[in-house]
Amino acid sequence: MIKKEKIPKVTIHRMAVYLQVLEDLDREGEDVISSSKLAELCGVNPSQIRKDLAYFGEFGVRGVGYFIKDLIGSIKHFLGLDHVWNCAIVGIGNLGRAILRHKGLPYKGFRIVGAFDCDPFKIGEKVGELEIICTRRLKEKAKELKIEIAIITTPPERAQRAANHIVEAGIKAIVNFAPARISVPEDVIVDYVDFSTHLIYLSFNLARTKGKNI
Amino acid sequence: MIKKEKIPKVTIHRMAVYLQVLEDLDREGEDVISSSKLAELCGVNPSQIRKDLAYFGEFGVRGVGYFIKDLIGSIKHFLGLDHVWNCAIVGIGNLGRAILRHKGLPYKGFRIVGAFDCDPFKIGEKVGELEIICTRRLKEKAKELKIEIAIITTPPERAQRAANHIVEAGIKAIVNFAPARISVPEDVIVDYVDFSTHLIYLSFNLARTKGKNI
DNA sequence: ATTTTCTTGTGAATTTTTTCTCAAATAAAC
DNA sequence: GTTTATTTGAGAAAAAATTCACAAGAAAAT
Repeated sequence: MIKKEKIPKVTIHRMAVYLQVLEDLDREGEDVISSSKLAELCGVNPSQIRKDLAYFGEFGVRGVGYFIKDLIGSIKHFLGLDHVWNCAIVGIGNLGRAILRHKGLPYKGFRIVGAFDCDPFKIGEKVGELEIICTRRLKEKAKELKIEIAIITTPPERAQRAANHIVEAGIKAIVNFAPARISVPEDVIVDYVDFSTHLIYLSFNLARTKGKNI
Repeated sequence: MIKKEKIPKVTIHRMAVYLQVLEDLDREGEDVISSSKLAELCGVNPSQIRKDLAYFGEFGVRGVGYFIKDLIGSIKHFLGLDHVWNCAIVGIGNLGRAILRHKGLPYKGFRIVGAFDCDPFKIGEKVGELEIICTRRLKEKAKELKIEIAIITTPPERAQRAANHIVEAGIKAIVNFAPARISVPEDVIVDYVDFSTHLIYLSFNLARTKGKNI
């Protein structure tokens, strides 16, 4: 169904936004939407939406628009969200705990099945349903719990060590929240999330409009 | 110093990454670095780094490279990070608390000076140094505390209301962690952070390599 | 039935971003 | 002092992403 063509990363990120907005519309009882209305709600150009969708197939009806429920189903399918992904969190600090307690993720198809930390004082402690396990046991537990995605929430200086354990455990996908670059083999996908980066973007824009650094 | 030319958002995000890596190098005692070595550490192309820096001026020495301490100073300056930004968190749930307790932000120039929530049971509660204040008092408190950046960490259905309070308080920059689009006047900058989006990116790639949806 | 009004999907045009290439500048080696 | 090694900065070229423009299909109106 999906073309062999390389799909840009920004397209995937926008798909996630479209999905979010479509699910809201569905909850509000809407049935059909045009690319221009959806574009307005998402803050993008209508042909952007049509081009993005075209990477995956044809989902609309000319003169009508897109049937919301169908489109949600299609998008979920080609994003791999009609499957529950087992995730592990490595590094149980403030952020790790917040993600563990976050109720939205399981609904979206991401189930956190393991909580790992290397601090001996934390091992054995319960966080919600899960007991914190030593990071050294990640390899063994990854098989048992069928972990497919790892989330790094360690301090920056421990991110690389966490990544090494994850790679050794055969996990092929990482979201890294630690403010540090990590190096992993080519077949492991890493996506970085760093909120100071987003604050910096605002800082730059504020400084600029205030004329502080021109 | 900065050219009038529009600077791409991706450039700013990459600058934040360069800064992170440069600060690591500085801590390790390095003095000078070439664009190619820095590029390798950041996982980008060397001319990308030179082009990115060229938006802001000339910082290197031909045949030598970049003096790390100087470059850090320059980048911090033009990103507006030689200034402490006062931030407010709106929505004190798990994520809000994790950000409040996060030690890295003050060091990076972002000081959280206000914690707001609309839940009457939370108001008055202490989180670290701060007392949770009713979101309705944001306008009054924004002036008093000189709040310049607001961080939304409410549930999605309350994000727009939070944004309205923020806009009314005259704050011009928002980081929105809630998985919902918000609409604000043109002169207010919004940056979205949604980690389910990042998990979805991994989901797509994993599903693809596993051949689940082709 | 025919016309009008929508709205998609897609090739073409445009814009933006990235990468290549190389002259100019610097330092080290001889 | 001259040659050789580097490495930046920037113009040119290439690649990628976005937007435009319109034919084709569908429904509503006449």
